[in-house]
Amino acid sequence: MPLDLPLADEQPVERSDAARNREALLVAAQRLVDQCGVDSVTMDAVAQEAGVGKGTVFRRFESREGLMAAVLDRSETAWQGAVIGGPPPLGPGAEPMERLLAFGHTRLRLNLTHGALIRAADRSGARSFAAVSFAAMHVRYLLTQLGVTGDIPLLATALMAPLEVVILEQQAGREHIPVERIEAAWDDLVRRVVNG
Amino acid sequence: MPLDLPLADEQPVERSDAARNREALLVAAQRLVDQCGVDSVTMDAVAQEAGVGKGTVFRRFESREGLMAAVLDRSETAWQGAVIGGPPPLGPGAEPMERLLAFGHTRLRLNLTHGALIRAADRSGARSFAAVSFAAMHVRYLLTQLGVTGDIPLLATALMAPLEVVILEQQAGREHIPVERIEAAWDDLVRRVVNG
DNA sequence: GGTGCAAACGGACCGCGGTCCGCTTCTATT
DNA sequence: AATAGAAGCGGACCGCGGTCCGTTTGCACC
Repeated sequence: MPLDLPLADEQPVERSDAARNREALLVAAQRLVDQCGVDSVTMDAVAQEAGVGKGTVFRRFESREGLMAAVLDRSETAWQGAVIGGPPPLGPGAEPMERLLAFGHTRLRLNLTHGALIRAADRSGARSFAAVSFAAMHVRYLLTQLGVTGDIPLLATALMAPLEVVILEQQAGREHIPVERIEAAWDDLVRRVVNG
Repeated sequence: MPLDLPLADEQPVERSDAARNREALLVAAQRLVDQCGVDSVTMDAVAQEAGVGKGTVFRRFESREGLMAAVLDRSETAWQGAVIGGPPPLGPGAEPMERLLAFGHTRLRLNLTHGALIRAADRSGARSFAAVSFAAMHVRYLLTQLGVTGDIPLLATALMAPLEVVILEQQAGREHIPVERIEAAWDDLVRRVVNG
């Protein structure tokens, strides 16, 4: 009678070898990324480094995009933690405007640092639902706190759009605009939107 | 004495067969794109459709990205013409604010319509210098006309960022936000930035 | 320990973008 | 018309992401 106990939140439970491989793959991928740069990491290389077959990599992570997203998740989670419960001005405790500016600055730097990884984790152009919506929620919340009226969700998007990797790499990379100036311009944008 | 005449603007002049092939390839690519959608157009297919070898495609257009950019160029050029010399409110003759709003609306629709093509023409994330800078120049010009003060180039970027394909496809596609609402939100953003 | 079977594994295989290089064609010059 | 050599051509070939399927492994129950 192979009956699984009818626990409410039935999630299939990963087999032990599967879990071991997942971890090995993440470690391998992380190492290769650090070593050779995102763009020259191949799926075969990751598989070999982890000592598993290529099929296993795709079974675990669906696609290259998925694997990179998993690697990215580490730092992204840390940042989200800092936003939710870290020290001010990014975390709670500071004035909403201060928090919003801190949000922008840290997000900007992060997107610039992890640009290649983010792009690799997000080839389709649509950032993973979770990642995007977390930031969106936060900005909406802060805008509300600031007493902004209007279409808050779309205003939030408008504020975050200039922080997208595509834009930042155009500015910092192609046009050689210093980061401080980009930050300052974003601050200005925020003030105009909030006060306007 | 194989001396080329020392004309000032010496550009090598394309050989006749090369020119013929370029045209054939563009036509073939255009047809295949219209027929099957950008994403399922392969370089081999384009080569075959145009009746040339694969190598020729890459010789002419460098890469898939380059070919798609060339295809895209047709409609893009038309739009640029309308901005520079078309009828108001998009073209000259209307008030700057009116022109700016018209700019945003047409750009928004265009980016939504040609989203797949634009993404294919621009895999790297950095839109071709020419395309981006034309729009940027125009917005900067209008902002100046409107008497906006501050970091005009970066304010212009901030206004155009929410019109990027990545953002629009997230909103219209994943979040099912109606285009009219996106337009309205952009108008609001513009007013805040201009008045703020 | 044995047994049944779902889950996981791995590597051969495929299609596509992109390169390479020996062969062909155009054109300038006589 | 003949000629030379640069420009163009084409298709075999490569590496990578992704799939498929026959084989192996872990686990629950006996």
